[in-house]
Amino acid sequence: MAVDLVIFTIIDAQLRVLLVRRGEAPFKGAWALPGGFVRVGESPRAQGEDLDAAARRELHEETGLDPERVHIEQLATFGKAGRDPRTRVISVAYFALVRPDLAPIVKAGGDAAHAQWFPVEGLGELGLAFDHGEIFEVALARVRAKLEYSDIAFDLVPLTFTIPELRHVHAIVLAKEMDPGNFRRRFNRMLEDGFIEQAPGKRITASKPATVYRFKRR
Amino acid sequence: MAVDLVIFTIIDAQLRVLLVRRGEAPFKGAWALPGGFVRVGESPRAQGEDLDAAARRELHEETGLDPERVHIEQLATFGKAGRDPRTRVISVAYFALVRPDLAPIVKAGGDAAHAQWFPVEGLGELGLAFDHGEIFEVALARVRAKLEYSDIAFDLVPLTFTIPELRHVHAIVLAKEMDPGNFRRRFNRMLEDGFIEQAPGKRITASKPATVYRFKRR
DNA sequence: TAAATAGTGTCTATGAGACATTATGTA
DNA sequence: TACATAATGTCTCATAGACACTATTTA
Repeated sequence: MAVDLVIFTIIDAQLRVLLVRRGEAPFKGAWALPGGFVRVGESPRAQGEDLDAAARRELHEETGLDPERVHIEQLATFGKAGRDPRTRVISVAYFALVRPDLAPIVKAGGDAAHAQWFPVEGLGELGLAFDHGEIFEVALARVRAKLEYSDIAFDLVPLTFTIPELRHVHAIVLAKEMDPGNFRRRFNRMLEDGFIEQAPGKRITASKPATVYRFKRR
Repeated sequence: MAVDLVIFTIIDAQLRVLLVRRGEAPFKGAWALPGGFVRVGESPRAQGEDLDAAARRELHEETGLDPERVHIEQLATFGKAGRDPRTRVISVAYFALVRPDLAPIVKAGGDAAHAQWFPVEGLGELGLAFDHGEIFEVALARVRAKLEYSDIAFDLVPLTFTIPELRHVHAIVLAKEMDPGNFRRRFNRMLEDGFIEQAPGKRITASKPATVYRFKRR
């Protein structure tokens, strides 16, 4: 019983996923999703950790990040026989979204040769260990779908942000440009609905400064 | 490692879920979702059955239905410590949709006292065993959500159906009346898109007969 | 002929997409 | 002043909701 994590962030205007290099067989030397086994206990009293807790623990172990500051969500469970050549392993996959201002901490803290942020483009040809390529594909599709109808874009942006910055997140994740005017219209509806509020100050850019906002509830 | 099934059908114009009465402790005498343990093997060669295969096997064992003729889909995995008081059990939940013309077979084949179709209304107050109440709630929410943007309505209707019949399925599942004209408009778009085709004959009713259709691809 | 229900048409509001235009800062 | 980009406005089209109306069958 394992958990695997598909951890996304945005670095250099690219959507990226954290991968770790395997140090042992099988798939020694290949890149894989971070993950590990769930701590389970057989006795009625000590049954071990919750699945969600295991996912948050792995997130912390691999990135050093505080799980409270990262969006983490169950994705699906992968349990084909033979997916791990050693023995039967059923893996509950989670996806996580790390705000880009927190991503550098990961690189500084971890072993750069061991863990690395890979752009999602071309990641399919990397030949991930186990069935991790498939898990990644499912995660990417889920994140893209949820971006359209949920709040998760705010988990890929610093605590304060401008409308153009949020629009870039959409463009990067969906790999498709968004119309500035139409995006602003949708954003203004969220503003009216009270999901967002204006933050003090202006974001200084190369030209006209932009209004700064922050996500309200949470 | 277990699988649990939330099996839906429509009987007497009500959305219903198949529950089984537990014959053993814990929760002896309580109603529970059908399910069972996944057959796992430790050896690299014989690792046991796939998760999806386990779900289909359980479906067949509990209902006698051919899994090929039933929509079945992974829902989520429930793994809180203590959810089974005996020992640690992690359960991968699936939901299934049984066409109403197949549902009577289930009742005829099984032990009526052991397995029963319960209307979803008031099922929360039934006090299901384990965390099955929670699993049911998640499944119901998922089915309702998918009804709006996917094909699953066709899995809750006989192979041929009329527009009013399909509309009733929506009304029953969502517990909300649909406007006949507006529903027909959406239906006609699917017809133009080639998802549906007309079937021979007419459905005889108490008044004007209705045109019969069938779902195309699969 | 009355009742019931299948099936059609219309009006309005909302949101998406495409795109033109204005406003306001920096270099 | 030139340039970049934030911010606003407009036109069109697709769809949803509400609802009035017509068509066709049975009792």
